[in-house]
Amino acid sequence: MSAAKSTIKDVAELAGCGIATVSRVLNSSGPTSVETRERVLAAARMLGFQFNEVGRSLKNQRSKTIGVLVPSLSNPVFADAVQGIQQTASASGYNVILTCANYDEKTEEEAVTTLLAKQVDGVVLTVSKPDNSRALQLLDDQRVPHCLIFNQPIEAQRAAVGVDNFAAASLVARKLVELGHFNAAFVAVQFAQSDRSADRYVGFSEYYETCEHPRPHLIEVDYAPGDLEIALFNLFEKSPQTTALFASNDMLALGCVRALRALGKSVPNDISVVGFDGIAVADLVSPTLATVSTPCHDMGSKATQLLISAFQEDGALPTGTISLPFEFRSGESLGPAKSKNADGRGATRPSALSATPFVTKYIK
Amino acid sequence: MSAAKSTIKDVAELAGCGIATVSRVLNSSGPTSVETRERVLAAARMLGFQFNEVGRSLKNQRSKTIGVLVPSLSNPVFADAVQGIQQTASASGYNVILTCANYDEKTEEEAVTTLLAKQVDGVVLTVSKPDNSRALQLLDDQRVPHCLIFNQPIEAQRAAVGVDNFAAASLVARKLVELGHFNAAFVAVQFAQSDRSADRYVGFSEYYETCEHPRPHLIEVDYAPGDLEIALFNLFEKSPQTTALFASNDMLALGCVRALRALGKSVPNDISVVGFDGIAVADLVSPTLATVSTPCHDMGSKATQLLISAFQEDGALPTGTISLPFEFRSGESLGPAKSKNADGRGATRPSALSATPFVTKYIK
DNA sequence: GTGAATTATGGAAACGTTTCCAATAATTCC
DNA sequence: GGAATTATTGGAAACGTTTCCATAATTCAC
Repeated sequence: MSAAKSTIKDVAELAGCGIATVSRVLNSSGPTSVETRERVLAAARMLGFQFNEVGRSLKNQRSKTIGVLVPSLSNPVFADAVQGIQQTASASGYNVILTCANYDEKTEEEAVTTLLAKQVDGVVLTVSKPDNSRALQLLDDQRVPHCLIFNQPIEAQRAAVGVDNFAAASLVARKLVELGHFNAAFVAVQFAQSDRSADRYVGFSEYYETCEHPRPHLIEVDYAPGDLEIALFNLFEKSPQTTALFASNDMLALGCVRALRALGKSVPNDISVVGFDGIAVADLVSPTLATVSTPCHDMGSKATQLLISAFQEDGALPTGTISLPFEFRSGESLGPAKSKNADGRGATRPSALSATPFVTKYIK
Repeated sequence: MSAAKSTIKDVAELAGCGIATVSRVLNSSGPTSVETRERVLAAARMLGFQFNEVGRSLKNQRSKTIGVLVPSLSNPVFADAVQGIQQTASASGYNVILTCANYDEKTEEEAVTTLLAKQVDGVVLTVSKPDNSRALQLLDDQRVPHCLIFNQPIEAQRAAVGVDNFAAASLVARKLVELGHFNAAFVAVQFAQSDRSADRYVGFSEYYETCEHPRPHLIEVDYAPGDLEIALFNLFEKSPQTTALFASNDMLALGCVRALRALGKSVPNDISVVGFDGIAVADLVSPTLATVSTPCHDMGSKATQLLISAFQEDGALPTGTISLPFEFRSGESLGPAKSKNADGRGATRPSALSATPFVTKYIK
């Protein structure tokens, strides 16, 4: 039936009417006699007519497209969120243009620029530095509705949906302390690149301080293979009383479990490990990984809903962060602290600790 | 500096020239005096002018946009491929519209329809049934260049890039047999949904048959939790001599390792497990997972390159499948078969085997 | 049967571009 | 100095749509 692309003009010609009429029929926007209506419909069907959305966008001044900017898709957390965005958008007749910035601010800015050039109706994004982002500035300037995900901007002017990283990390700390882990460490990759890691570290360490336990070490590692093992080895040299690790994400947590094994430590008998994010594999590996499961999919979904309802006239984006619920998921990587750790408690803080890079600047 | 969107017309006005001149300057398409050139450039900078790509697309009849259709982003394999597509596209000034079909043919068709409506210049996609796909038919009808990834269509007319699943599975079989695993099983999820699983099963079992070992069982499981354990339990009831499992993807392989533990079997001492895909976590878990690592990222990348070079005039898509190299990656989940299995070898095939759903229809 | 109200219809402008083409200005040549 | 050539330039059409507006056709009330 259909061959190449046909336009509204072709349909009009075949139906023997004007293009205005075709538009009215196909959009049900305006009066049409039932008779012409049928002729138009028949003609459209015969030609396999589909609207050219580019022409439509130009005229309507809205593209029915949502721009998405995430750091990467390798991290399942973002992949899930994007999936949520895509589904929700698609359910409302919107398409998604996907861009990735690889944690690079310059790239973020460029990506937003091209999204704007494509006339996206709104943007869902995660940026490196939500409180000082050229990309966000661009969106503001052009008055394009946008909603952050994962990020928790401090200036609460901006729409955002995420989880309360502070509270979640605090909960992890509580769970650990309840099990007798008074000496813990926080392990992060690219700590400087991620405002989320920072929030988690603060929530984690503040809980420990409140309980008057030693503040957890902050261990920052590269993705370089072997780096993690060395870092952990050093940790145990300096703080042999450490009984628990809290990793800033699940992949890293898995890496920790593996590195600990390599160092001759048993998980969870010698050391417990807790991750963050709640990716699917956490339940598939052995030991299963204790983690905080976060609703990544829903985050994307929710942000998209907000955006779309803001598109309806008189709709406005809520200002401020919406926090979605998280859930602590225990797992085999988490056990009670060994009794000897009771000794560790209250031990004078070793002087070597000062060599460990505490990030006081992030403390609220 | 910039406020709201400005158009080429605004620039022309400010620069005191016609819009045609502005277009020529900004696109370097046509002669301009150095003097007006500067005036235009200054005006554009002052207004923060950015092209409206919708207007451009309409006039140029190409959108600088590539459509992408994958089953899902939850599978890291597809996430990686999409990332490859996105990067490569972006490097050539193309954007990516992402759609997901959740393995549903109807959704695939709809997705392609909307991609076509958006006037994408080309499509990179993975479909459920590449040899009988309404979605692909649509692309053919409209003469939109497209390239399959992961799929290996039988009718070799279509551009596609993937790995040779048959050969890869055959290699796995060889490795297993070399280690003395003469009785193996193939475990798949959604076997019917994935042409890739089928190819792998065939490659796997043909190798065994060639060596005159018993044909591996085919075990098809749901995602339902517990299902895997039951299926494996049944397998060992029927075929206690089984010493190796080949899972159709890594996530499933991890699930197998876990289920085997639950059944009291040790990996790899009692049973070896090999996965497929080579996802990142395979190296992070313990035991590390033996797997076939496939270049998902490159697949996306390559497909996109093909597409983009086909866009240049006189460029045409290569017809047929391009196979990218894969690599067998050994891991701790794979060990030599226990000696008792030597007995298993050559044992008469138990009659109970007939109850196992061999998929003879897929045999080439 | 006439005027008024109602209904259906198509022409044309507009959205932001690119590009053909004609027109103007600048240069060269003899 | 005038004609021929060349270098710049802007008007206008076109891409595929939507929608305003005016027209034409129908219906209605009297």
